[in-house]
Amino acid sequence: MQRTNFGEMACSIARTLDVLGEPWSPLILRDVWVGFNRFDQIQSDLGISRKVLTERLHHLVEQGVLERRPYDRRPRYEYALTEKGTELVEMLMVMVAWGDKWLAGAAGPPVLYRHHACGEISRVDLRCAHCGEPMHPGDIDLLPGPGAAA
Amino acid sequence: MQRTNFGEMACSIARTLDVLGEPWSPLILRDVWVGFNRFDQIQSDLGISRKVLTERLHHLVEQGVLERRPYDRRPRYEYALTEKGTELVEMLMVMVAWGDKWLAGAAGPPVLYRHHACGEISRVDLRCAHCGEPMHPGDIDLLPGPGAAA
DNA sequence: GGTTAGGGTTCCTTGAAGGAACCCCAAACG
DNA sequence: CGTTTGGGGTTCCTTCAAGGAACCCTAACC
Repeated sequence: MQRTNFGEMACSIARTLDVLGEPWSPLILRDVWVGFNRFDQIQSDLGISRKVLTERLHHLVEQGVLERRPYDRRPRYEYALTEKGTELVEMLMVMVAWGDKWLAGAAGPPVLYRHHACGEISRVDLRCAHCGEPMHPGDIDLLPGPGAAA
Repeated sequence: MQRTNFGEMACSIARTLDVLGEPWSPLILRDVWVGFNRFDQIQSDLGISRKVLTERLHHLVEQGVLERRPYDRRPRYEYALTEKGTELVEMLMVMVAWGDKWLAGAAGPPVLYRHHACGEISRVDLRCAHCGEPMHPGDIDLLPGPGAAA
C-alpha cells in the first residue's frame, strides 16, 4: 500500500510501522501468538485473502518477526514468533488494553488476561524501566537522541 | 485502504486497528502529541499528501481521538489529543521502545525519553495493573471474556 | 492411480495512496 | 478599496495494493 518509505524516517514509530504498518500484520502476529501457526488456520480465522496473507507472512519473515519452519517431511510449514516478534506482542497487549477500555462497549472485553504472577484478571500498565514508577504520555520529556535526523 | 471491516471483529486489536490501522495515523498522532497541531505543520513534517492528511484527520476526529478547534477569529483550526487520544499515545511509547531496540541500529535511538519522576533517560516497561509485577507476552493466560464472539 | 490436504500462485476488479493544481476566506498592506 | 498572503483545505488524475475466486503443485494415503 504505502509507497512512502517509512523505514528511512528517523523515528522509531515510523520504522516500526514499516515492519507492521497495515491492519493485517498485527492480527497475523496475534494469531501466531495464540497458536494459529499454519497458513490455512490463519487464513480462515481472519478471513484474509490468501494472496495478501502470503505477502504479509513473507514480509514478517523477512523482517525477522516470524520464522517459517517445516513440521513434516511433506512440504508443510508453520510460522512461529522469533524473540523480536515476541517482544512486538507487547505492543498488541497495549492495544488490547486501550481497545478494551474505549471500544469494547457494553459487551465488555472479548478476551481476558490472567497474570501468572498474581493469578488475577488484569491488564498491562506502563512503568518506567529505570525506577518502576508509572510512565504515561504526560510523564516524560522528549529529547533528541544520537540517531536524530541529520 | 481496508475494505474489510475490522471494527466489527470481536477483538480489541482489530477494533483498535479500525481507528488507527494504516501507517499515517500513528504518525499524525505522534505529531500532535509533540506539538505539531496545525494542518500545514503536520503536512510538511510528515510529507504526507494533503488529501490523505485531510481524510486521516477527519477520521481521527470522528473516532474521538483528536479534537478540532479554532484558534483565531479567522477560519484557522488546530488539532489536539482528547483523553482517548492521549491514552492511545501509550501504544506509541511501546512502539518506540521496540523500534529503538530492534531497528535503530548503530546510530542509536532518534529520540530519548526523560522520566519526570526519576529524571533518568528511560523507556516504558510493561507491568501488571493489579500486582505491579512484570507482565510480558509469556506471563499471561488468555481467557474468553464477556464480549467474546457469538 | 485417484483423492485429499496444506500451502501457496495467478488473474481480474475495485478502490485507496500519492501528487499537483486549484480554491476559499479573512486579515493585513498600500 | 483592490491586492496580497497564508492557513486549511478540495479536485482531479495516475498508479499500485487489497479483495476475491480459481487454479496449481506436492506428498502421503487408500
